[in-house]
Amino acid sequence: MARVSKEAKAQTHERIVVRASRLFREKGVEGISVSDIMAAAKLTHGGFYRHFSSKDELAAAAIGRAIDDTIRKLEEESACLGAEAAVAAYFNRYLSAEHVAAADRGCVIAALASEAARGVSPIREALARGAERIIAALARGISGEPTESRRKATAAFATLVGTLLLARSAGSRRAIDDVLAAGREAVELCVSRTAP
Amino acid sequence: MARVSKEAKAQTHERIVVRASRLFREKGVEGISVSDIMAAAKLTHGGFYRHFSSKDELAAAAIGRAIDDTIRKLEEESACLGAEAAVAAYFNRYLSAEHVAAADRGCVIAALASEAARGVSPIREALARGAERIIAALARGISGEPTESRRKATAAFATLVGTLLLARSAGSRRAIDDVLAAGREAVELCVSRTAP
DNA sequence: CTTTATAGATGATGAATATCATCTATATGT
DNA sequence: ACATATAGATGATATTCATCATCTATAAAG
Repeated sequence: MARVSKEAKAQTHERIVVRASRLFREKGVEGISVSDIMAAAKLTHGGFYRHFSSKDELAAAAIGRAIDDTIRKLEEESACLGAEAAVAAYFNRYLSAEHVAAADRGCVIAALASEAARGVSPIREALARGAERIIAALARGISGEPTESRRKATAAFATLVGTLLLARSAGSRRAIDDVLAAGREAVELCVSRTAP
Repeated sequence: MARVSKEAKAQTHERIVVRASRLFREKGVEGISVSDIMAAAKLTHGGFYRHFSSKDELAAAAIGRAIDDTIRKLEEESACLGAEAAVAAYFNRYLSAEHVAAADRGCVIAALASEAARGVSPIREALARGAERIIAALARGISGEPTESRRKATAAFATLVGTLLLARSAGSRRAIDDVLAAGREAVELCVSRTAP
């Protein structure tokens, strides 16, 4: 149990980030310990600081990774379905019952937003950059001149995040569906106004 | 330093809830300790369990209290300005730079949403009930037949929450203003469609 | 006035948990 | 092959925190 090859280290690093990315979304950054994350990556806690200088730094990396995944999927779909259809598919996935239930696989902004709204930290900055990137990616699939499509994308994304959070806190299946339905309508309005 | 009158106890209780309500919104439920809350209420930690059976129970009470304050203000304005104007004022206050900056005085749903989206707890339930109450109150100031105005209120509130969270995580003053502006437009759309 | 129940203070307790120190086996550079 | 730098394991350490036990002064009940 000791020194491993360069690729092995890279794989380990990757495994830690991927597991952390899921666990943070599921339990919150404060809701999961470094030990538990390392255990989930099949390691003991001691090696952690060979990979990251602090838990916050890992959190920032994990957030970045979750955002990367989101953007990649959006761009893949964009390449094969076209930008508008990709954005529509993103909206549908975002406001689905599955997304409400599977926070660990879902939007990291929604998962950590209120936790990260407080104070300055690598976490807040990583989330801000992430939101920025998602909005820019969405804007590419929304009609209007640049400033306008950007504003629409911002509004739509805010509506998505708020709707998801409201749905997650709702108690019954029925309440969840109502919130999601209202959110879907609102998002549609955000992007469709002043159509081409 | 010991047994106090009934009114004194009630005042103490009140003081704890009010301080907690602010501190939880500012730092998150996990971000502030029972001791610190009691200290803020000018008490030591020991007496806490004479008032609440757990930290979660206090959190639920504090959330309920924050919601009460919101609803009261909305209804007061409704009584003197009319329901529609009160809702408009609520929107403006919600999407103001002041609200972005003063989380401890602001919307408790936005402050605790992602923290509470996980698992079942008194906290999640209190937030769900709170959102329900705010949406119902807003609906009264939004046009349309009941089902429709309720749907509009739900969409508008989701948009408010998402916009505020995005604005709070944004870094620069400029970015905050952009997000708020986009949110204001979107909220307007949510409620104005199919006007009377 | 006497008794008793209790609000709040003081001070454990035990569980987490972030981070550091040290050890060791081995991959890498020579 | 040899030396050495290091990934990861083991095991502190020092905090922090929710909750409980106990004490005491006093409000309320009789």
